Amino acid sequence: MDRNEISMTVTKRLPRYYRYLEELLDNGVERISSNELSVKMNVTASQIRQDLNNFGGFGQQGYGYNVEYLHKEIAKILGIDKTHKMIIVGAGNLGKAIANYANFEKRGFVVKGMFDQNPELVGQECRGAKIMPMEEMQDFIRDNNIDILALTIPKTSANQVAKLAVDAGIRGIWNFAHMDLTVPEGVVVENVHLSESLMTLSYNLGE
Amino acid sequence: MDRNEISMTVTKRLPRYYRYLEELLDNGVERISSNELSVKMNVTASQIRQDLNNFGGFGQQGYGYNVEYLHKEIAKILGIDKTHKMIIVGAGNLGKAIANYANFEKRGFVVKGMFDQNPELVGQECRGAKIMPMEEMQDFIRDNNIDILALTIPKTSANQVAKLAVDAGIRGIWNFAHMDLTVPEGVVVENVHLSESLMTLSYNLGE
DNA sequence: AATTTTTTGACAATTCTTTAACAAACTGAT
DNA sequence: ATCAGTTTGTTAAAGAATTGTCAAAAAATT
Repeated sequence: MDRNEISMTVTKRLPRYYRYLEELLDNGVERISSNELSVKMNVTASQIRQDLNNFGGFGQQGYGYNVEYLHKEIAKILGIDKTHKMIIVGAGNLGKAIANYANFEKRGFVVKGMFDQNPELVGQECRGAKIMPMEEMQDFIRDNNIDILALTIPKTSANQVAKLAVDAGIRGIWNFAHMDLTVPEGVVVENVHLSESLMTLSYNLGE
Repeated sequence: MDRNEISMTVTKRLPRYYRYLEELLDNGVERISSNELSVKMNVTASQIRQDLNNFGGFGQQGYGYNVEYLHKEIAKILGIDKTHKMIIVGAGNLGKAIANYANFEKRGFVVKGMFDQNPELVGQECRGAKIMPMEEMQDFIRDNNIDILALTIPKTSANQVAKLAVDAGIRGIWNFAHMDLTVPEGVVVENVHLSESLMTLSYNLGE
């Protein structure tokens, strides 16, 4: 099946499958049926089988799914079998939190550098990533073949920075700014809108 | 319409409406039609009208929607017209980032305290919120009528802390730990799984 | 005051998603 | 080797969500 025809509802679930498979792998579980997994994950077995079959037949009748194999295959589908080079723009607490989270590296996301307009932060280091002035961003992207921009700055300058980054070759933006970015066709934006998430929590707290 | 019958697909969109209305309000826009808004937000006008009508008829034929009124009504629906008291457990960079983000307060989310097991952090302050030792969490929740727990600690102890907090009276958990929490019926969990979000970005970067 | 234009709220039609069901294929025990 | 028991991949049915349409209502214009 063509990747473009696979719906977002399905693809959004893949990382969660990956997480559960990793846990099984860590616990030394060799095989698992869609039914067992469905109980653990609190979804229907049918959905699991349907989802996975969008990408190919990874299981075997009477046996189930081989955990290690499926884990590896989902990694390939997600593109985390390869290394992604990332920069973080905005070296505040949020930017630092991302830089310091070691597990991203395990998944192939390597922070190559950080940028901030605050001169006091420039020169500092965060888990091996130097904090540089904004003016150097574009050259750094070009010289180091950076794929992904993590954008952890206030919304006022987010679009402007995004534009510069895209012009320099960035293909994916992980956007923490509280706004929707405007980017050219072909550039991928993944939003993390924390305030919206918190409002959803508030809504669900109900009357 | 009964709030429980409104689907999550709809409720998840409310905060985004709220954000756009706020922007309009800031720009002094008095009224807006579903059609104009649909262009700005890149959704169909039909969806906007349908979504809003789940909660009541806020518009008027021939006029559209009054921005200020609708903004206020959505705030009520989201429950952000009232104050929510929050604590943050985990005073690392992520916890600090949340504590320092001033706009949450504007939406009625007030950070009353922070907790961490690291004795070096205890005693520090973050935008008026003291960092306290974990042992004091339960009493603090009870004494201060805390609604919401923001959980920014590693997954190893997340469930354990969540249980203690729920026992002390917490009703909503904003979960940043990279795992699914197990909580009793009636407790609301809103997940922010950053690593899954990053994997989604990676997937969408494609081949 | 009458007429045209705008725009909602509701409903119907369509599209998308999820769940159920089952034949075919494999495992594992005998 | 055979046979009972599992479990997948696939197809069909059911259920949700989204979009299109239009009468009715209000605003704006003449």
